[in-house]
Amino acid sequence: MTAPQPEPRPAVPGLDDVVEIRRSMPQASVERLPGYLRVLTELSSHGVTSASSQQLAELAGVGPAQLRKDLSHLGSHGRRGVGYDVDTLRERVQTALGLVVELPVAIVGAGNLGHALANYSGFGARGFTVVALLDASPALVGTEVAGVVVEDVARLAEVVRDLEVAIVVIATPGDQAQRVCDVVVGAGVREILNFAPRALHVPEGVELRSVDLGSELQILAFHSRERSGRPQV
Amino acid sequence: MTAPQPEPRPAVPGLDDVVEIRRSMPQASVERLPGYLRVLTELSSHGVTSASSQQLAELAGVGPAQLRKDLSHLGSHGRRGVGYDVDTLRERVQTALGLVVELPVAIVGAGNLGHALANYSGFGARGFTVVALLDASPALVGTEVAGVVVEDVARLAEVVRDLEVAIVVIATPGDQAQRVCDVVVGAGVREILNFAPRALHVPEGVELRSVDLGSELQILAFHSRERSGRPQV
DNA sequence: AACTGTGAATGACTTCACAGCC
DNA sequence: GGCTGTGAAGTCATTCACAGTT
Repeated sequence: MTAPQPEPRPAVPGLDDVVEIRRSMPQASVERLPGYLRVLTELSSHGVTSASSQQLAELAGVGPAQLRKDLSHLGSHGRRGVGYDVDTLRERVQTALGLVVELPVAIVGAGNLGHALANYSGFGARGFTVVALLDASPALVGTEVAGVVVEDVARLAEVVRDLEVAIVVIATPGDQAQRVCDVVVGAGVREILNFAPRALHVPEGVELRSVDLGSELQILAFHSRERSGRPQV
Repeated sequence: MTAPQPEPRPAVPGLDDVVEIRRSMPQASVERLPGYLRVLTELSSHGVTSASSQQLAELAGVGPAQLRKDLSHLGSHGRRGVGYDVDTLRERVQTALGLVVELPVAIVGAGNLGHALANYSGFGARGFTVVALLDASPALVGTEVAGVVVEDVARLAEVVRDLEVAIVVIATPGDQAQRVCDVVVGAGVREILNFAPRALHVPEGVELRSVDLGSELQILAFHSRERSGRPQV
């Protein structure tokens, strides 16, 4: 569940390739930051002010060396011999993740999943606001879900621009996903989260993440079989 | 969203380490198989009988070389100069994923998400049957959702054993997830899909995959900021 | 001529192990 | 003594490029 595109991150064609200013973080590290943030927020809310990489790693479910290296990409924020200041680090990670302001999210597809996502309280608690919910079904358009009136998907581009949507969640049936995706990209959105069971194609520069519930179960099924079944053919 | 455990797959301590019998597939390849299966099923239903790695890869959103290498782990099934037989390959991938029989799935947590998952039609279509739905709330226990009566979560171990559940989906609030997980593992289940926003700990030999909606959005937010925001600090 | 299957090359990520600091 | 930050080593994954097959 990741960007499935075979885009081999193009080398920077900059003039001055001597000085590498882009101190970019490895994708794998980025994907662990939300986990660290969760742990730090939890500790903070319990009044814990300091923690070692050992402790944080245990809670986040990773190795201590990995956590330290991940955090080192954000700069030095721990104190040798002591550990990390929980609140300072939390704020640092939060900033790195761009969660200083609430980001407006639109959900396309108000079926089972879209409905559940709109009601999911975790969004608000984690820095996002669902500002729009859209669907193609006339029966749903106009109804209110989670405090938001469902709009016609035909108004998608308009809504995205008017509300300055930063991230679009696609929760439509598979056969409509690519069409919706194209409209969304056309409207200028560059962060898309796809729940439809299809591989979507996006132009370079657009970040796409896909989560497919069926696939997750199938991956588990593979391991289940690997154990009890015969060792392939 | 992957197994977050820092378990460094222990080297086989076998007596005869000369002959490596375990021709196991790389985890990364396993994670792409469901995508290939989806593409093959779709082509098959459209009456397409043959396809090249080029075509399949395009549809699956990966590179052709990667697809060929992934498939090579299942043995040779393509024909040089020609391509792959869609139906043969589909069956082969399906078998590798252990989808020869319908696998019984239990969902713990009948809130927004659990509800949506139970109603998600994709499960049945992909080789799984939701045989049980459990919740802690007395208001929900006894009600019927998606043709299944909601059971009390206290009966979890019992239900898992009686119905021979192969995979458990955890869709509870975060603070109950680890407790539920422990019970599930205790009941003998070795494949768990977690949607609760927590890092769960499982003993070796249990396969755990975690999907956290909030984290997915935060990862997108990181890239959003990377673009428009200042280049860190 | 077209296309697969795969060793070899490259690249990415993780873990180790230890110097440096508190 | 305890713990971070990080180069170096090790592991795993992707891509290349071509020999082999139809």
